[in-house]
Amino acid sequence: MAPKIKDVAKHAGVSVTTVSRVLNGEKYVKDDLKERVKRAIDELGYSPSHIARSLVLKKTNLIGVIVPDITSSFYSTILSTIERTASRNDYNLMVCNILEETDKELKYLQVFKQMRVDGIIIMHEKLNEEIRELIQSLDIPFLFSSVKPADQEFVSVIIDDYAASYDVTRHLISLGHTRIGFIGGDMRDVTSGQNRYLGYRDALTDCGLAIVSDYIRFGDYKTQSGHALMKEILANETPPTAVFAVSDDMAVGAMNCIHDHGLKVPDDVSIIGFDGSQLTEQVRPRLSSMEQPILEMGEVTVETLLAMIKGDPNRTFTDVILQHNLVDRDSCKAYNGQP
Amino acid sequence: MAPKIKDVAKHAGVSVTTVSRVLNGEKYVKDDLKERVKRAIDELGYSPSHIARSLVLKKTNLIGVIVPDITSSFYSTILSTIERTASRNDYNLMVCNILEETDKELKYLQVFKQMRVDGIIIMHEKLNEEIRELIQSLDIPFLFSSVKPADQEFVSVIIDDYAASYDVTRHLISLGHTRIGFIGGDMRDVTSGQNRYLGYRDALTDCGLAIVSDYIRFGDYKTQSGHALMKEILANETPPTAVFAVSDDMAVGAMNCIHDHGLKVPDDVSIIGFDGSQLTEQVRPRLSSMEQPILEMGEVTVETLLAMIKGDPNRTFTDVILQHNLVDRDSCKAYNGQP
DNA sequence: CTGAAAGCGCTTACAG
DNA sequence: CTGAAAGCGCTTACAG
Repeated sequence: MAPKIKDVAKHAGVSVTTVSRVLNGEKYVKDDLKERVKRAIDELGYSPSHIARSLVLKKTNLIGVIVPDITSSFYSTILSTIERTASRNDYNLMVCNILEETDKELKYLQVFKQMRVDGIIIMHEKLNEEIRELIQSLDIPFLFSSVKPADQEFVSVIIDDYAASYDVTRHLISLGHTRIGFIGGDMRDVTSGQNRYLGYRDALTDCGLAIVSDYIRFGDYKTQSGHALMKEILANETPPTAVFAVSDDMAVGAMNCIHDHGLKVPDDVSIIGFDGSQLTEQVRPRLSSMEQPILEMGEVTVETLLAMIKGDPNRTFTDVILQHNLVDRDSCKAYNGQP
Repeated sequence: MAPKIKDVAKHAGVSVTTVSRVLNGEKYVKDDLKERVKRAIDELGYSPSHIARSLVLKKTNLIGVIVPDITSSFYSTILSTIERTASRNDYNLMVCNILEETDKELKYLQVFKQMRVDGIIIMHEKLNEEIRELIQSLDIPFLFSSVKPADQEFVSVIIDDYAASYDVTRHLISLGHTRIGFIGGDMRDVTSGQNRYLGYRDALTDCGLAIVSDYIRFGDYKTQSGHALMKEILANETPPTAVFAVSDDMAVGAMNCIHDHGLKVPDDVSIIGFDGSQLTEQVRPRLSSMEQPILEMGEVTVETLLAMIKGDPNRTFTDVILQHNLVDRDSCKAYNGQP
């Protein structure tokens, strides 16, 4: 049996109160007592029960995280920085990998509630009514990271997806492309579905280019879907000379599809992705991408949540909008009138 | 304030004992009482405190996981299946992403101890004395997944890395290659460092091929290191015609390096990886790889750990060796005497 | 079948 | 500066 505070007290010849005091770094303990207690702790290999502590302190130092898919390069990276930042602040993560399973998300939300996590980070925006209500009834601080659901009341840490998407499209146009394809996300997603599509559409319109629905497809952000949708786009009589995919994974799928058709990126088709995940450097040609500041996003997410947890009453929490950044690598090329 | 069991009891006009009984699905509660309690729970939105429960039950349903790097394609995938299997068994994960930081690992191990996690999964094998002692003193069931440290006492869920590596090398030889390069792991790692190297070496020797140290480098399993080491290997007067990298990430780095040198995979150099991560299908040419049964490995890991936690006394736990499987894709080619 | 009471391992007023 | 005691929110013998 692991030793408990009582054992330490007995061993040191003091009260449990005193042991608790030195454990929590309180002053008002005479040095010699403090020493005796410390020695007892060492000798017994005592480690205080976080469970018992949580119960009385009503604070678990736990953060629940809901992420769509930890095998995605974007989410694994942001999760990594979230974990690092949390750990540095002595918080631990409990992560729920939903994989499109609403049931699982509901179950985890219940678990988060039972576990009495101190805060919740959500990284998707497909909230049905049930989840929306549950999360609001929880009485636990929560925020969204990298997405912003329709509700204005929820706080998010995000980039301006509309502007980022607009910028990508303008970039392609400035390279001379006029036939620009689009592999979008789920249009039920406001942030990564609708906003990114609207940015694309408005940039085309603002430049006097037509919206060609045959050049436009919507996927699920994953590599496979990028591949499949690119195939459809390539089936056009006159396919686009550039394609913008709203996730790096889909962009890579699109690149692969082009390769599998015996065509070349960027010579035959330029490709640009979105996210700035490590995949961009792992493929050839290296993928140009609209980068989200992933590191910063993870840090700010945790810091904001911790501030919400501390509950500064004179602070009201609003969205944090981070800067996006287009990084041009080797998958985009100026259109020279060919082919 | 969230309602507590006492509130439910009052609301339903019964004792907390009775509430607890219906909560835990005990028989011996009259139907009408059961109904009243259930209604009270609903009306109050009551959710039992897992913290309080854990304290009395001495069971947290928490599993601590130590993983080298969650952004690696292999680890994120196995973590995903571990999470899934754990969740299905009503266990939750607390993951520590060490990123080579021994301090962080030590800190997390302390956290696991304080949290009173029910079990621990470790996915690396760089155990220094301190960590080795700590983990054994913890009195918490633990096992290793995908690696096996030197100590025979520790139980592991793994493949036979030596045999897998031997098979890869024989495969390359059977394709006609005689100059076979090797990008290994960390030789302090028994499983993924030493064993994989030995398999490579013995296969060459058994086939009467010499060990050429200029064809051999050791990296850190990551893409960048594969790229850098491949560069060194390519610097040979007569470079190898095939290279075996002991992780898919390094293999992709090697492929990229070859591409960046204006050479072609597999025409100029064949490349084969190790792990069978999703990266193999995300790159072009698609990467041939010695696949670990990642899904099964994750499941078996959790199942074995849960069995250890339940502590069946007539069961003694030993290593579980899973089957490896060479999957040939497009990055390997028979050597035809050229160039 | 039901409930009063002790106990899980801590922290923290409160009193000294 | 130090300690006895109550309390955090549950479960479970024990008695009825």
